[in-house]
Amino acid sequence: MAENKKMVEAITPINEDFTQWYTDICLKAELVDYSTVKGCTILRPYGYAIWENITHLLDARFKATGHENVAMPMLIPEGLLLKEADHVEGFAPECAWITMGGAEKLEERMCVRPTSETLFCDHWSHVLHSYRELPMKYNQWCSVMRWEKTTRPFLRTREFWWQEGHTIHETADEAIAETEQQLNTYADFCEQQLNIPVLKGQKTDKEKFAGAVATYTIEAMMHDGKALQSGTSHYFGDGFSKAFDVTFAGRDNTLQHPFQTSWGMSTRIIGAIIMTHGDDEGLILPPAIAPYQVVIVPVAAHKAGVLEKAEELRAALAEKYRVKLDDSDNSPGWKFSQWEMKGVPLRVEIGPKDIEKGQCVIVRRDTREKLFTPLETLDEVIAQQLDALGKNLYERAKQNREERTYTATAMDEIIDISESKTGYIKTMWCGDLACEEMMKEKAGVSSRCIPFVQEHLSDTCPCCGKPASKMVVWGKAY
RNA sequence: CGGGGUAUAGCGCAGAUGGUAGCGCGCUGCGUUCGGGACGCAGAGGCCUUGAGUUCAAAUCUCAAUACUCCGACCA
Repeated sequence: MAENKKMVEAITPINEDFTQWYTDICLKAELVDYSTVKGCTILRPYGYAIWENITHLLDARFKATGHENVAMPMLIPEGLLLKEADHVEGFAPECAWITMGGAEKLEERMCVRPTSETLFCDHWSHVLHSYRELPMKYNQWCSVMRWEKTTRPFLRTREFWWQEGHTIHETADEAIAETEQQLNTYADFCEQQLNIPVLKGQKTDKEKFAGAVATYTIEAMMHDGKALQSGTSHYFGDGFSKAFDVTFAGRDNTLQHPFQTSWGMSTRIIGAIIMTHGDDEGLILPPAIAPYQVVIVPVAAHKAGVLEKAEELRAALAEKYRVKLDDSDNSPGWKFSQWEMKGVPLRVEIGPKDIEKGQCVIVRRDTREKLFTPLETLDEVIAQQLDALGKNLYERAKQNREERTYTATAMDEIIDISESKTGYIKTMWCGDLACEEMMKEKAGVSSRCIPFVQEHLSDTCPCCGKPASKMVVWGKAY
């Protein structure tokens, strides 16, 4: 009977307690497990498979735009880190330090990389000679460590996996163009492949990366209206290259400093996928990165011919899609719930009745709509439905963002919105740090970005009343 | 790092007033089932987070530590 069915692995309803829902999904969809190492989580096979798909897609994009992969040491001697003042100030508080080598105390302690700008600069100072060698466009896939105080799967762990791109260029214009190009790469990847709409813009000075001249960001809005910075791209000018004495002989044979960029996307993006698309049944994965795009569930698998037919379908579909045939002993109902929890975009059910009729049932994860599909057209219907599902995820997320985006021109209006709703608040801003801090104090929101696409909402800053020409998007962030 | 909460089997929990452990799920085996989280029978599984106290006796009381978790601050 339904009422005494043990709802194994049931998750917290999304609208009851969003953070608990999120944690439930991370654990019950078997993406991560907590580690006995404080502050660290383990990426389990299913979670890692998502990250692998992300890395493959991004890596191909980076290579297509002329970037090369490298591997740097994971340790940074303190002396290197100290060379760029703003950078140290930003990162030193969250560095993990190595002070012993075996039984010997080190002459100079080393930190586990929190990011690798300093290592790249040090390397470039050795290998760069001439403008002919520029640009150098490097990327590395690695993990980094930041001594965070609290742990949330994907969103905040001491060690996390990412890629960090680092480039140097002959001119500032080229470096700025690189920064923009990479931000656009992230934005396009999010929108086209993760089906997450993003807002592109520039970070305020308060929010920008330690040591950067300018930081650009893509901001995504989660189901609950909070923002998540999903990718970032920095322009450094020649600050680091001066600090690290990176020089080259220019076209006019004078010694010059190159202009630098860096950009990164991390496993945090998996948190964005979960919190943007998931629902009460669990995860919903964008087809482009789902470990399995299709799961085949045989019904009455013990009956003659069913498993064979299911395997036949699997083999045929596997030529084009990532497919899983679940031939375990669990009941069909259990499998339905399990794979919904894990967010597989499409489920194909095949049983004796279907085989008789030469059809199967396709069930969409996002709408749970059932489509009785003749086997001859299965391939094209799957392609069509995967595509439609991705588009639907994007549209749903976009609609949520639109519904949760508010405009305000006065402080009391801002406070009223921030107390009653969660989402983006668009306002004008005079550019003063004091007003940005006041927004945090009075309304509890931080600036997410100064969007590239600007609107003129009013003439004055709602905080101080002085003339304001920039529009800023504010919000609560993960 | 500040404020709350939690710590007993793999997971979720029960274990008033102290007497050294139990339930559900899961797991293993066999059988019956199979179109939305199946069922029967038989099993395996616990230094009650750690360390000090109080006591004849501590999962239970006291103190401390550690970890996890939620809410802030900080970050990708």
